[in-house]
Amino acid sequence: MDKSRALPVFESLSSGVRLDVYRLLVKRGPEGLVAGEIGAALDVPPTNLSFHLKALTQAQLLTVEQEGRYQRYRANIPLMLDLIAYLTEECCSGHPEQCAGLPTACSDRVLPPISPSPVKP
Amino acid sequence: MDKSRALPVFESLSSGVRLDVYRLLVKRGPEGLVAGEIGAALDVPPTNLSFHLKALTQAQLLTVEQEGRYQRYRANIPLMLDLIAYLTEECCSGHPEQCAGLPTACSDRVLPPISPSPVKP
DNA sequence: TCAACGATTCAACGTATATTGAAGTGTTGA
DNA sequence: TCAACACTTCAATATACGTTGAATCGTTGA
Repeated sequence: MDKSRALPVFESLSSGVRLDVYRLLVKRGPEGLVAGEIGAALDVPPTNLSFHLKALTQAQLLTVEQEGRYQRYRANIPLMLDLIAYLTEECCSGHPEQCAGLPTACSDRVLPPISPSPVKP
Repeated sequence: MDKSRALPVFESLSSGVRLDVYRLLVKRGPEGLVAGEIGAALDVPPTNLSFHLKALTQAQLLTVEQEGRYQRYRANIPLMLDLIAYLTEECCSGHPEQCAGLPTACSDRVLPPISPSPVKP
């Protein structure tokens, strides 16, 4: 995870529609949803939804798979976990004991090692 | 954590400058930095930096404390952890065993309970 | 008291983003 | 074969965001 990978993720989730889409797909899990189902669930017109789905997919927050005339989307959950690790990896310059002064931070919330996310070529 | 609280966080971190500022302050830990130090470290002019600091603070990603004529900024790390919990809390509709199909997701990455972040009145 | 300083606010500009309807691409099933 | 369907791409518009210099506010120290 680096800045050029993290920025598009935040840009993607800074839209209300896209945040709704991502959270909906997180709930669905491996099953995912096809575009039409997403649009129906969130009441977003097809043109606009396609715009946002493209943004999410380019940020690698979603994966797409063609199923006949449908497009099935799934959430890339590991990317999200990579992201939070990226943001806290150098917390307190590697001295998390300093976080005692903070409410509850990196010191008692150490994330386990991250496995790499799938990357589309 | 709800949508109206999460959206400003993502909006804030969708700017390269603001992402740099936040990560810099995460590294500094409880010590934080005053505005001038941040500007010098990241080579951002005062006017522009103030604009971004305001956005980050309004999203509650930073806290500010006045020190004489200086303004000391600190990262609100717990908010970030609340956020990732918000995004994954309903992962696979509460059936994380379904995540077996995904690379590595909520099933083996359950976050511990979150303590509430400090909220400015 | 008041000039120097740190930081923010204001006004203005250029650019990027969100949304929509019309048109296009690929797939299905009769 | 071809019309219906699911979805995307394109073009156009309205809006929001990022950056900058000038002006302003509050604090300090002589």
